[in-house]
Amino acid sequence: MSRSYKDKKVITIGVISELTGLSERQIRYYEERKLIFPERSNGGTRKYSFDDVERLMEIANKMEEGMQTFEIRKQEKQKMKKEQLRDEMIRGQLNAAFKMRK
Amino acid sequence: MSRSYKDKKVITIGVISELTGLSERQIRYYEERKLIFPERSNGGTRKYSFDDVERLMEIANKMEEGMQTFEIRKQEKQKMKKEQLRDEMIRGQLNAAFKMRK
DNA sequence: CGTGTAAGGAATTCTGACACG
DNA sequence: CGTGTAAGGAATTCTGACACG
Repeated sequence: MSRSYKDKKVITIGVISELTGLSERQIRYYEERKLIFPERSNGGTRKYSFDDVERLMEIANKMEEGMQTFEIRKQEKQKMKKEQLRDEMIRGQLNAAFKMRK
Repeated sequence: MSRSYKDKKVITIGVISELTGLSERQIRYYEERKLIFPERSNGGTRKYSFDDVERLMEIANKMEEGMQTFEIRKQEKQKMKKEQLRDEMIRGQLNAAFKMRK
């Protein structure tokens, strides 16, 4: 419920550019490098979410620090893997606890 | 902080139309009747918030019930007045309580 | 590699008006 | 009153390419 807004892809690239301070060129390029994943309207115009705004801000910071796009992408992957592992562990422990009760 | 997204005017009329199911014509008309207040880009395109989406849904419901735009506007005004009064009362009581303590 | 830019075209939005009821 | 629609123009976005470094 509270995520419904942050995740909804409804914002146009011009507005995203204003919100993030990045050029449209940069934003499209980060998509090409698989750092960001906008949806498309029927006509083909890109649509972003507030979550994407936040992600772009992080990307911008890392770029300023001299990081390269592929490094950022790798870092993201690592983070996702860790989160997945953590979730699996939690699920596993819940499962074990559940079995013990019967 | 949690309002920062709902209030931000970033959505284009086409998307608003999709989200609400209303035609662009209807959305512009409700603005003309002072029921909704989008911002504008430099170029003049309207920009709406998620809050506006919710407001438009309510308007749509009332229209379906046969209510007229001026009635809806009047109702809104009443609601705002009530809320204002309530806030003033709370503030007044807080003030009174505060004075008593000194 | 990351970004700017000019180019041409397509999608999107805008306004004012006419129509219907 | 509330909404659809065709009309013409302007703002917005899109892609592929060249440039620089």
